[in-house]
Amino acid sequence: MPELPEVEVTRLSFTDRIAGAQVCSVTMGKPLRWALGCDPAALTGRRVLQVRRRGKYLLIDLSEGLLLMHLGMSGSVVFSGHLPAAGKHDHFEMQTSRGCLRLNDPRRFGAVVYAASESDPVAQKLLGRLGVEPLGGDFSLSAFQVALKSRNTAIKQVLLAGDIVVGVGNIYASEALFMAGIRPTLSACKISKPRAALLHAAIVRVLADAVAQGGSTLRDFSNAHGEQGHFQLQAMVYDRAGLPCRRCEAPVRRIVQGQRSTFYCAACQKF
DNA sequence: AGGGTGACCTGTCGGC
DNA sequence: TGCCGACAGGTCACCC
Repeated sequence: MPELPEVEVTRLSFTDRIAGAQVCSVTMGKPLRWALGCDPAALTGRRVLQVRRRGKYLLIDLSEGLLLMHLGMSGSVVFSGHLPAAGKHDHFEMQTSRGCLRLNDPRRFGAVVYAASESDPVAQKLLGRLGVEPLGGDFSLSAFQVALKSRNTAIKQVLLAGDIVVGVGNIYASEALFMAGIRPTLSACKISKPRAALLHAAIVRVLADAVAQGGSTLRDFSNAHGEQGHFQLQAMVYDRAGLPCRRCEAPVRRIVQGQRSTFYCAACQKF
């Protein structure tokens, strides 16, 4: 479920409430993608300072060290003063003085990893290769145009790779390419500078819109209050194979790139 | 180094 | 009803 907007919506929904809390206990369920990397009991007594985001990672700053949380494909977070007993897919739980933070992740592609600091090799292994933040001030158009020129791969897959710009996953890659009128199969290095400028703007707009809509809830995403997102209702092409394009009525096409579905309108996306 | 592929894991849905 | 394959929001280790 989680691309940048869902992760950001999650962060916004609990960072203010958990900030300042003291960790009472940490409990792990089944193994996630990576081990926590420390004794859960060692976290007891530390304070939660704030929750930041880098790409699709939540960074939970503690008074000493930090937790890097990734939601994988199916993860979601709840934070509440009163939660029912942990279920079979609850694999991380942190009791604090202000409530309980819980990660539910049926597929367990997600992870929670402890690092002593953001520059710690443990953290750098996960964060070190990430591209720029699309919603920060660092997402430079000219650098984006230059970076695309160095890649001889379909633009859809370049966006998903996340090493040029982070946070664009399978939904928003299709949506941004639609918005920019670019064929998802076009090699990144063949995109003209003006088209790349349209794509740059489309990425920012689609991600910001999605955050404003509370993210996309395809099956089960919800923020830390349990509220669902609504962006999926305004998706132009994602998950609309065979349905009429919302702009021109031509049927939306579905293709497979890198074993992932891509949706596009052949009439609206000709470049 | 960039690009392609399989792997990880569980649940759901459609077809027969 | 049951079984089976396809598919699902991500990313990494591994080949060439």
